[in-house]
Amino acid sequence: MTVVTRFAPSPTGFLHIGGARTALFNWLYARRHGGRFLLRIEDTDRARSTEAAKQAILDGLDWLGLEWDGEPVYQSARAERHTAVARNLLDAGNAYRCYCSPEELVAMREAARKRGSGRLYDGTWRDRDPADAPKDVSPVVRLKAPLDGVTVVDDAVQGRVTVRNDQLDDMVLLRADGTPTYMLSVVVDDHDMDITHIVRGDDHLTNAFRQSLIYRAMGWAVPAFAHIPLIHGPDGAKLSKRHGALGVDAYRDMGFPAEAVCNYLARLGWSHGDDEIFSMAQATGWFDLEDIGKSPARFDLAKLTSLSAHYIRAMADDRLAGTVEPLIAGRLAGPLTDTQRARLIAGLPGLKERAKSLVDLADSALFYCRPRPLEADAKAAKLLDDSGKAKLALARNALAEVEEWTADSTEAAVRATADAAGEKLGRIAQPLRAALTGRTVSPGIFEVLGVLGKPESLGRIDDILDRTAA
RNA sequence: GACCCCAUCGUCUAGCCAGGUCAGGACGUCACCCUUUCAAGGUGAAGACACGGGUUCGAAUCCCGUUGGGGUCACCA
Repeated sequence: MTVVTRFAPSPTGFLHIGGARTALFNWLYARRHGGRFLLRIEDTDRARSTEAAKQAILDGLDWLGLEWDGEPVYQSARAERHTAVARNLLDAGNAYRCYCSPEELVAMREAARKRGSGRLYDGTWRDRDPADAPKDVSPVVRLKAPLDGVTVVDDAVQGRVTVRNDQLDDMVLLRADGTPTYMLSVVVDDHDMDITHIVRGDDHLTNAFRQSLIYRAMGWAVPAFAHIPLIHGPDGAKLSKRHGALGVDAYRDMGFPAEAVCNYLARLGWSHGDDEIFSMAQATGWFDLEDIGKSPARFDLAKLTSLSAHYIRAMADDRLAGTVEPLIAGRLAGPLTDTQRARLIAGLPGLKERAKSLVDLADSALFYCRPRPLEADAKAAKLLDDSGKAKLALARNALAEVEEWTADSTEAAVRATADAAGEKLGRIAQPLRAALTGRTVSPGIFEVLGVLGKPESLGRIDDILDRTAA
């Protein structure tokens, strides 16, 4: 049997981080078994579905590298098939028309709650003579669900879950206007798409009971279920807008590499022993529904950040340059010149070692690309007081003598000067850093010197020294 | 309220199913080392089996209960 999984978002918002993980698990499972991973857009709520949201979801999946097989299925396009199934059920006596008014339903629900019953609809029209039907009311179609016994879902994550059938009432299949409900559509689509494994958030666990009732009524094979725990916010409550960034696009905008987000998400709720850092190719080789935890996990930005830093450090310079260049151009309000780009690439080894995110990286790389004279930030300016400038002058003299300009040769020159002057290297290096970068924090100062080159380096130093002279 | 699910360091988790480990790792935190700043790296530290009963020679592991958390209860998806 070929494994077929699906991700079925409704396009009412952006690709939520929890949805992204659900998609990832489905993708991983399908890839692990050489199966197919399908995408279905559940756009039957026309009022809330938007084209922009659909596109955002597709973009999000694309960014994460979760390629789906074939064309996306649009649930709204399949309404006729859904109603046909409902008619089937009706003809077979497995469903019936219900003429209750919304008011009656509300009263029923309240009464049921009051007596602590789980069955919210009392089955009024279940066995009532259709001849009693009021002429002016268009009915809904309800499933004739079993009254007693139990329904069992053997969930790959949650284990065997049993619910008494008296807790399950006769759900609506077709609304009064004849449109199918979600509960019907999902089942029909999953069946028609030959889905073998339904991996989704455990907020759907109770739906699984109702849905398996529809499968049975139709005589269809029930697919395997795997209900994965939801992701919670740092406060332990369901992840929501209150917790800040929601869509994967927000994490992309924060400068987290896609592989860091995938790695983090994969590790959230799923484990392969003590493995923490792994590629999706590795995860594909390891993934199993059995290894998904049963308890909800909290979203931890600190850990994502640490993964992000790891992947940035590991990234090849040319690829990294390509992703940060637009960010830098944005900050510079113009495209990079060849010189700026060359400095950026040369400076990347020292820069990426320190970056937590791509945004971070762009900010810290800025000084390489800024034209002279540099503006020093407050802390750097403080280092460039009279005493600092004296040290800077010392360094300038030493550097001016350097012929073969490299990180090593400039270091040798500055160290020699420091020794001769009886100064600790740091006393000279910090003013130098302030002059060269405009900041107190940067990659190794000799690396900076090497990247900048002699004329630019001396120029930046002179910008500071001359300013005082004047 | 009813039904369902869950419960190991602050967080993510390994270990649980097939009882016997100093309960392991990672992130974070702290200290030290390295050091031209900041990172990275290295070393080390603090830090958990929710509680109560069983079963057993022995329980994080099996059973029951309590407490706590979460989810679902629509002619939404």
